[in-house]
Amino acid sequence: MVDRLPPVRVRFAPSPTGRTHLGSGRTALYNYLLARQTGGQFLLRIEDTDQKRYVPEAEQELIESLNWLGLQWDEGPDVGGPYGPYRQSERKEIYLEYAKQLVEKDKAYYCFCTPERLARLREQQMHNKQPTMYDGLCRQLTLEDALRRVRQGEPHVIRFKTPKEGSITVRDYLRGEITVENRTIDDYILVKSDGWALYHLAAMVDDQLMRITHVLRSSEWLSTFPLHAHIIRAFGWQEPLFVHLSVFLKPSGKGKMSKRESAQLLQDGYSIFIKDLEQLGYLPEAVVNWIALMGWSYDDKTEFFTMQDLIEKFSLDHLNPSPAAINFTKFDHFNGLHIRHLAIEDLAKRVKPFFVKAGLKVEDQKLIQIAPIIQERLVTLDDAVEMAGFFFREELEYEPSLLIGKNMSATQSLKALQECERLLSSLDFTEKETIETALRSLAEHMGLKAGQLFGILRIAVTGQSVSPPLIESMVILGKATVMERVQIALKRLAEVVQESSA
RNA sequence: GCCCCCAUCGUCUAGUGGCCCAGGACGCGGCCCUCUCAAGGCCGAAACACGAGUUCGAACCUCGUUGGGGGCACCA
Repeated sequence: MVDRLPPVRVRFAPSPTGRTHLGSGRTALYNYLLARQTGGQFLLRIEDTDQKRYVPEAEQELIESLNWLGLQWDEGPDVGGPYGPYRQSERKEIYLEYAKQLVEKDKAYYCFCTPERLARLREQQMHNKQPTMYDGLCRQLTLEDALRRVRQGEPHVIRFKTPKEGSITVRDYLRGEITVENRTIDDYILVKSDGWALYHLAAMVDDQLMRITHVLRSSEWLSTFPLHAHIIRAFGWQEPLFVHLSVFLKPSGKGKMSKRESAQLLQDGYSIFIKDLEQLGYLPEAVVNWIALMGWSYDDKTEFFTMQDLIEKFSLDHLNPSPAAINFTKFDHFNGLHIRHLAIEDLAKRVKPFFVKAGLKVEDQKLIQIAPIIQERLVTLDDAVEMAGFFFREELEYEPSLLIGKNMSATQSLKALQECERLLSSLDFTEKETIETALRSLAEHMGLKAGQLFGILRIAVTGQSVSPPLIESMVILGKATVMERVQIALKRLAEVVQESSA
């Protein structure tokens, strides 16, 4: 058992600009776990201050993804809460207010430099191999002058007045103290000329106003962390605990996943987008288990975790700061593991949509019977169709020559199948043992290995060379269907024999 | 180029100075089980990036090197 923290207030604060991927899912998950473990609150905050990049579908997908994973938030744009609104686009005035406070405190200043001048400046600095930073031209302006120009309607932004001397030490929970020279920190823009705040200001203000105690966010924020600390301290606020989570790398471990690579991945039946995973036959339980373990571990052996396990066992202390390569093979393993842990009725229910999607008419009653014999054979839920589609197909399509048994001639095989037909027609199909015993002794009488006989029958009954256990399958299928299929197979095999002798 | 972070099997990781000639998992190879395929069981190959130091003792501490990653927008 881990040492419990007092109730935390944590948040997941995505910006709806693209698809929700595994990395976001993990950040949300860790926040969620911490909240549930400590009896605190998990908030969802939509960071949509950049209307140029806003993608309406993105927010919908985000919500669906989180819901699918089972991460419910206690406060958020849809459910409300005492510290709303939870959508930054509805908080524009709040940020502006706080930005002005910083100006009054001489911690920020108005800047009238045009984007063109800034671009030129940057270019020059790059050319001279200097760090690319604002040169502080407007920093010298008196507040009086600046205010006058603002009143005259001159386009302007508000920049943070980063100290030019000394250094700042910040503390990341995983990495300890990080000290940075102030002169390497830019005078970042806090408020754009259109009046919208940038992340650096908005997020700090919101975290403060929403009483956030722990910030678990992506480590891509690590480089601006010192700036964030400066902003918080400029206001004189208490800092939340910052935890910067490692990034996810592509399977090769060489950098982040690109758009192109994501598309390629889908060809192989994988995706880094949470919303795709359901259709690909993955369980949310498996996704949660898998991503939880990328950057966090419990001990030196336990790997199977349910959400409840994670809530109990998650701990900030076992987080790993180094980047992790995404390993889809391991994902498959976890999916199989969680499929095998499903109750039969549950498995049947989850597998059903995949049959339906394949255009098969399924009966729930039969699905319940099938579930146990396919359960340990599935990697993804959609494998069920390939494995057990024959239960629901009217007609089986297969290459007739497959009906020839291993190391047998077509004629021999035909003879064997004829014997099977005769035997089977005399049997009662309620007990699996009856059929199995009979078939095995038939094989023995004919001087065949059980595998040879079963192989022929397997094709006849399922149309597949790989199937769930044959006898069980036949019992579920029922005598009538089995006999019908054997007779069809008999006819097909007879043709093969004829052709080969002709 | 500048700033920051990271560094244990191919991959995810355990390890917080002696329990480690380094443990688990995936994957890989072999064997067992077996009506096919799986699942399961057993066995095996496989790592402390490198170099200095500190220490009686270093995967663990310090410094450097190298490698990798992230950031350098009126994006988040």
